Amino acid sequence: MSARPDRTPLARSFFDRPVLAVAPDLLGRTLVRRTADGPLELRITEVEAYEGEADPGSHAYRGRTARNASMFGPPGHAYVYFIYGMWFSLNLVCGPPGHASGVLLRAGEVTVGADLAAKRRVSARHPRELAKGPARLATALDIDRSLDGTDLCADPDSPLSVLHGTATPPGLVSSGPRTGVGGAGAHHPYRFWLTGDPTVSPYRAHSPRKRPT
DNA sequence: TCCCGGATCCGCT
DNA sequence: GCGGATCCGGGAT
Repeated sequence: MSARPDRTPLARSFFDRPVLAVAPDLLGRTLVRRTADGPLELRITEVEAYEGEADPGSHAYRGRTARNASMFGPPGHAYVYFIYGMWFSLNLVCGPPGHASGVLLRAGEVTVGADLAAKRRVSARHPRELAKGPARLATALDIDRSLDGTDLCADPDSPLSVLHGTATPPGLVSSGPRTGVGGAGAHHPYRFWLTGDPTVSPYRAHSPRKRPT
């Protein structure tokens, strides 16, 4: 931690690539969130790729709607959605433009503003749990639908941006099936994480909920 | 430590 | 009306 990280936002060309190239390349990069209470920074440790309209596991599978419109927009922007009646999750839209592909940020290490994150994540027993899971990550960084469509490449002082960080050597990256995704393509190794990192969320297989009687 | 069910509501069929 | 890219607490092991 002696070297000061690069304060330059990632170039849009970083995101304007196939999602399966972008997703593992995001590991170790820095997500910056600026709130009224102060800045937070997150080192990305776990992601999942969603391959646009051709991917049965993707929100874009059934075409463009009001909710997923951001995924069909330009690369390098945020797609924030509301799920399970109480949580938000953050995606980074990737190229090629119009393919509606994106990377779900599933987990990370809070490196700046851990005190602010802890106030929002009261149930976290340990700093490693602050952003251990997509909804926890969004809660820790105070991310909601108001940030949907935010340009992540514009300015490090914007509400949300992604900065350069140290690129992770491929040998330190693991991959496997996506968490909670069923149906066709459920087995695809579209989930990527930093091998052995304690902030990576536990894998859970897809299991449909039972309906009340 | 694991497993299970409840919470909660929006978008789409 | 139904199911969802989840989380958490409680009870069992």
